[in-house]
Amino acid sequence: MLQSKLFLKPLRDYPKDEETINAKLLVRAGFVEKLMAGVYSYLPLGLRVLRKIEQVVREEMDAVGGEEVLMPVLHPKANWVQTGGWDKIDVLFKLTSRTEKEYALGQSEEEIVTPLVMSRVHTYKDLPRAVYQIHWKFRDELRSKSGLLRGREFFMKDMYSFHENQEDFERYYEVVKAAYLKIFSRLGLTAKVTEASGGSFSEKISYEFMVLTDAGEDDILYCDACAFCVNTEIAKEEKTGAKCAKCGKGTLLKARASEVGNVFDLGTKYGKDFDLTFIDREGKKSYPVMGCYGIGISRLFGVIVERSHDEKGIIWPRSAAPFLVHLIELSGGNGSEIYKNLQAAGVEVLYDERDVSAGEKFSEADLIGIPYRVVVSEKTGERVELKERGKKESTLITYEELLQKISE
RNA sequence: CGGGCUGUCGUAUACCGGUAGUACGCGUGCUUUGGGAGCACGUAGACUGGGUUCAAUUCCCAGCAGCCCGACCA
Repeated sequence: MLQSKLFLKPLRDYPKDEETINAKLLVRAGFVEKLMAGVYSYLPLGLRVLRKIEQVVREEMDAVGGEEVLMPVLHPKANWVQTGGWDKIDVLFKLTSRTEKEYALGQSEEEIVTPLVMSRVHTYKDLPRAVYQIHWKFRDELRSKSGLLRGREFFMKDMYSFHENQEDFERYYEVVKAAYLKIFSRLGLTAKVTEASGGSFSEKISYEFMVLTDAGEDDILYCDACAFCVNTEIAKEEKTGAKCAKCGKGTLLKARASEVGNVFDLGTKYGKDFDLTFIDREGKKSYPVMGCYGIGISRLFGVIVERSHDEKGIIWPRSAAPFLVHLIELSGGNGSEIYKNLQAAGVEVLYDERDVSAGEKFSEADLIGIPYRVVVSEKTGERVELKERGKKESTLITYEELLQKISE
């Protein structure tokens, strides 16, 4: 992509109405633009990042047998009345049409996916099933904050699994938990798994995937030696500084974190609410055991920025970067050939061919945070200068060496 | 939803009860070109509604909007 065509370009200053790092950097660098509190437009650069994160999540969901679907955001009131959510869930956005019909905007999708999947499930042979979607969610938060970390409208992957019994659910639960850790790791994040309360509809314990960041909204206690981690909401005996009861070696530390994913054991609640059954191995009617698995894609977007930046701007991991290479042409250099060749080689490249000062190009490149910066100028001659974002040193190399280097 | 703070060119800001200033951006021209260039000229602004006042962008009230703290948060 030519940088001169990027009409939603970086700003000179930080926005005055943003406080958190992710929002300041993302607005200034031209990834997102705020429409209102907790609601952002994704600009060309931001949409690329969103798609990258989405794709990592999609690949891992496909790998555990998830089938992707796309369900409506506009829901009939009846489904929500059926499960009790219409009255109990206070973050549910409710709308009234001009004919006085009432609707809900999806804040989660059990009310829709349960009848959908069970319409094709007749016997235990049709199970297990897992379907997921990557779509917008709406929650009427009293206070929206922290940029992309807590929006009233946000992009989320939500998967729902259906099983013939608890054992099969628990088997799959572990499979998905492992896939989740892989997703966060691919995105350059270290996620801790905590036990948390199951929310208003479930007595069961759920698991939350937390990434340490001061911009988060949860407090967790974790062991510095083993994997033990718990949300302070449900921590009872454990105290900061105490010895870890699980491994006996480590010390418990308290930290601020942001929840980037969760998994819930839904039990048979939704099957019962809709009275949808299948014929089990004994030939009897049975309710499916369900699981629900969420990952906040837009929140991950913000969390990556919170975790990976310096005083000059964002530092994208290549798995989430809008482009792999930022090609910068300075006076006396010609990047058009390299641009064409890189594109032909399938490399995603942003080409800065604008007629602006070198300093401005460098500053914007640091701000945007593309992993590899490649400069061509009078000085580089037949070669190119490669610098990795986040590293100080640069090297003069040939085009062939460049291709080699960036494909590592 | 309770509390606090804030609304001034596109952006970031300054001053002020009586002509609203600066920087950046943007436009034109020339000079520049390896870390947000220089000069010249030009462009563009007081959230909305009431009130006080001879006069309100400024003071007061309300509304709207944003941020922060709290509560809330499948």
